[in-house]
Amino acid sequence: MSPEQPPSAGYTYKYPRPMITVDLVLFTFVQQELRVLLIERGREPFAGTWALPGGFVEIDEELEVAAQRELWEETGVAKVYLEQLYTFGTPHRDPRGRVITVAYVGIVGADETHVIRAGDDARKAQWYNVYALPPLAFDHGHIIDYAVQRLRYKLEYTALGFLLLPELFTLSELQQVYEIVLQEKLDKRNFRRKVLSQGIIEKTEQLRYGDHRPARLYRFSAAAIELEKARRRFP
Amino acid sequence: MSPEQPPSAGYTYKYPRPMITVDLVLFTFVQQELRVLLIERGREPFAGTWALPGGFVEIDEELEVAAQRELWEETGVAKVYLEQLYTFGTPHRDPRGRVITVAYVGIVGADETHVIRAGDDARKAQWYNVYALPPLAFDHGHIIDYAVQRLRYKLEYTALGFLLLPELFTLSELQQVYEIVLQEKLDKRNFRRKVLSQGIIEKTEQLRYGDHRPARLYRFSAAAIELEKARRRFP
DNA sequence: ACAAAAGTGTTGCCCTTACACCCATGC
DNA sequence: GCATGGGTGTAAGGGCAACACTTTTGT
Repeated sequence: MSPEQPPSAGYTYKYPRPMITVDLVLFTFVQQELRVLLIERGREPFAGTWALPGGFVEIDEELEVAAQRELWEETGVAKVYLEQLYTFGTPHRDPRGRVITVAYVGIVGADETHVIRAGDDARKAQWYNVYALPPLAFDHGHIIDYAVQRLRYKLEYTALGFLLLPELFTLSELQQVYEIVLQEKLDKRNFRRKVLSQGIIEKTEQLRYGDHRPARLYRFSAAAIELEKARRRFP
Repeated sequence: MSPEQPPSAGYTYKYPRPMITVDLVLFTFVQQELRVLLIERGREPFAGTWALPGGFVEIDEELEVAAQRELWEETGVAKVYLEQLYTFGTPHRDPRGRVITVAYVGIVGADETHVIRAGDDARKAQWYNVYALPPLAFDHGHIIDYAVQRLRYKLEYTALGFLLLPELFTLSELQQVYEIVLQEKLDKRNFRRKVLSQGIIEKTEQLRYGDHRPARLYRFSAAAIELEKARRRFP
């Protein structure tokens, strides 16, 4: 139906075809902020503007593989847990022509966020506070809004908030994650009872020493986490 | 970046591009069965095999508009409430080459299901019991499984099950919808209390006469339904 | 009159919420 | 010793699940 010529001649099709990209909204939580990973574009269109990592899907490449590849090439982040978010395809969302993008959301633990580097056609890569974003290329602001909604939804119904934190964390830190993502204040005692009752995080023997009384550190049990992810709330 | 030639010459691009389709999973509930709308394909590949309605997205066409158009062309069903389901893009899911499909789910009231007709490259159009499907083209079986999960999820958390029924329905019919979609038996009294407490369906003065004691008919309040849809559970 | 589906309330339990004080450390 | 965040229990109320019998019609 659609013969594909050797690259020298280009590829000719009977009907026009859109281009397909993937874009990624990666979240983490550092210094009391919910942050999202952005790159500064090195090329037109929107050269010099901040944007989500992402790029064109190759012709024989699984969508999620394309997402992981772009993430690696542009930011040096590897092997993240991703979930498909939504496909945005409004005509003229991209000045280059018809570009349909499949957006993914991912969550990175705060202890893996230092590995970022800029690469490929990304001039810089940087984590930004979700509530203080720079002007963004394309409809990426809209995509991020949508991803934040999804993240909120996820945290409301699961105990997966710790995915945003480093391996060891205190319950107060975890509560902060929930308060900042959900944008509401939570009761300390109820919060603790609830997350502990889920049985997905466990006490360690370690304490964190800081300005005041030391806080007990917790970690999550890898087994429980897989279970929890498995019964995803929005299949 | 990608000049588009006049149709006579075809369209030539520097890099190969996938094709983009939309596919639709339309549900309804008739004769105690959860049914999905299928067409029999009129062309290769899979000519003569049952498949979801759907087809290629035009170059300047909004995705959801493409979905509504294909639905209309192939089955005569118009203006249905649709929700984007998921984008399936595994290479070789379509023998014609790389085809990425954006799947939509929709729900049709049982009183609108008679309007279907076959059209375009669909030889027939027919409603099939979801739990007794014929062999399906492409990965459409998989897409339907996914859509059923989503429907289940939706009914678990909302009172929107009546969208599958005709305008007037009895509470027993509504309960059947839930029992058959969720595949579990429900308690009559608890079920009634719950759906009535949601305030989204209302009593009418009419009764349905049948083999036994007549049953009161209910309808949904259009206002409430919009509210309920608005706070979609999986944004 | 009988078969079959429609319709109707109450109770116990659990989960959620609201709420206030002592504890351990750094300075 | 005091300021600061860490840590803990209890009581009341609301929502959910379990449960059985009466009513109304057709035949």
